[in-house]
Amino acid sequence: MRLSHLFAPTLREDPAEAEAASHRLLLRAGFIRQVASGIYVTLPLGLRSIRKIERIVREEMDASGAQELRMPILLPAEPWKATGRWELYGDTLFRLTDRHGRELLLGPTQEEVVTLLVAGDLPSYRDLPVNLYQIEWKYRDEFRPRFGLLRGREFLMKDAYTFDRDEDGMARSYDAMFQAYRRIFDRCALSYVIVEAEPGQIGGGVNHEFMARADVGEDLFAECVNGDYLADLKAATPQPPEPAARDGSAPLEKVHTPNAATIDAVSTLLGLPGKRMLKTMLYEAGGTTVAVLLPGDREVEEAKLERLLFPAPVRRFEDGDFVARGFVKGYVGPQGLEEGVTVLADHAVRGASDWVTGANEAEHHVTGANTPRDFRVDRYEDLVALRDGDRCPKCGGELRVGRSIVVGHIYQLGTRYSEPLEATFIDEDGSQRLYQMGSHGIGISRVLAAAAEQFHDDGGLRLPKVMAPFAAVVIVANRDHEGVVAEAERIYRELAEGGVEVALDDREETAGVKFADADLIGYPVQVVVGKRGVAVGTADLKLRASGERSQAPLAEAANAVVDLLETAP
RNA sequence: CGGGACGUAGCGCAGCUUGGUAGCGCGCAGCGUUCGGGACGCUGAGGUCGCGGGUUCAAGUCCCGCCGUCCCGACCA
Repeated sequence: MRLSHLFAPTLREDPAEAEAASHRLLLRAGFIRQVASGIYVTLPLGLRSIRKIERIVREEMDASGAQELRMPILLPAEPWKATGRWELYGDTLFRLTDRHGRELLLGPTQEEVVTLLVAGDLPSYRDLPVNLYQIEWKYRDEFRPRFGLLRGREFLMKDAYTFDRDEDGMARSYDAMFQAYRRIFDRCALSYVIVEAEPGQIGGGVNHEFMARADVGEDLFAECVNGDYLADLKAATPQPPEPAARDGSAPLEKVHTPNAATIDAVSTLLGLPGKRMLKTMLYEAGGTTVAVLLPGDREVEEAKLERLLFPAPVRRFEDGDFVARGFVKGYVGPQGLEEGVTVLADHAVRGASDWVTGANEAEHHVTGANTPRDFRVDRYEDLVALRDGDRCPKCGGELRVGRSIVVGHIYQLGTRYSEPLEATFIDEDGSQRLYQMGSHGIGISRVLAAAAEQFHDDGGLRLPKVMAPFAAVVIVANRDHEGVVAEAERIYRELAEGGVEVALDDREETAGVKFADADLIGYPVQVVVGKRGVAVGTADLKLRASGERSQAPLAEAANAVVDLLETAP
């Protein structure tokens, strides 16, 4: 490809709206352009990278026995109503109405379509298992599109759907996808972790997230410094702290605590650390009141609480609830809670004693609160939000909180979709059975953004060669020098004929501009042909990732590029 | 949807406080000089100042409404 003919508009300055490195650099390097919030044009360079990622994904999907098909983006509403997702997806769904008043949507994923497809055309156990996938654009009206390709309203996703006779089969299909995903992300050279994620309200099955490490990532995970524990932050269970050495014999005493409705204020007033306070959080869950007890310096992980109380909807008390139920906000304690209130305490509360907590009376707290003498605990559960420095449940080592971007998610669905859609096959014994399904996604466009987050420096992008738009660039440093042009053209031709994806920078720009653009776009290998080198019969090579430079005889330059590419990340 | 900020040439910005008829850098076009890390000179093109309304002799500037974009918060690839 001759850059003089390529639509690759690079920007000298950072676009004002781009905050994240990937967003900024993909714009500057001429990979994408914004059309509207969360909607982008993929320019030729960006598309080349996307295609390369697609190729890796296709190879590994095909190798794992999956078959590619293509499903529509524009979908009828009815199946979505049948599975409940028409309502569940809420405002995230792009809905539209056709001229006859029929309701349609733009597909955010394709479970409904593929389930009905398989039910109609693969009615026998003999047809199973089957794994169908596609790579297609997805539409979600995100409440907040962010960071360029990291969270768009339109994004490219590989989505695969597995159909099995039984749960064992589903688990085998799941495992095949698990292994394929590892190979895919390994080949993409991403630094990533695999975590078992919250089952969530929909489906409730086994699922794993493949998370690329990134500082701008929105998904948090906990990782043991000794490397033996890894979990989604919302699902992570820390080892409870050692109980404080107190005998729980302190008497219950009421103390006056004016203007101390927060843990911090009480802590300051009484000169005691926050962890000596017993925090009582009140929730409304399906008509009953739930009190959650935990040390004052900790927060409730509401996702854990929701899972515990599922399917009851969980809502934290609002001001009106306190008044209606006779509680004094800021001075709530667990003493004397009525029978109807469920009292849950985090494991961290077990064993500790002599708590300071609310007196259930304005401007007053109590000291020396102990269970079961002064308050009851119905159940001890894991309810704290994990934080940096907590102890690993496996080895007691320190846990670190990391940030990441979810680039892949695999899911055992069971009959979540086959049941409401009445998708059945005839089993060997003649009985009708529901398909056991799995759903497996990879955010292709997000992989590019995640890679850009991981692979860049002050000069620009340095994507791994498997997804850089070109493997190498031949830079014509002196475009009006016949010998230079001839040598550059020859090296370019040799490389192209040798199967190397190579670009020739033959633009009417100064050498400095070409060097800067080459770094910005991040060709893994740069070859500079200039009059200085041509005079002594050499070309200069540079490895983008390390900045390492070398020379090669002009006649050997193409081979040298191929060799250097071998070593490029 | 709440909270914060922004919207002036393709990009980055100044001008707004104190209304007087729009400017800088980059980029773009032409000519010349340059030519190995974002060259220099001269000339030039390019703007309904986000949109609508209002105040005023006069609005980019003041007031009201709307739209758009970005950042921070409950979702997901």
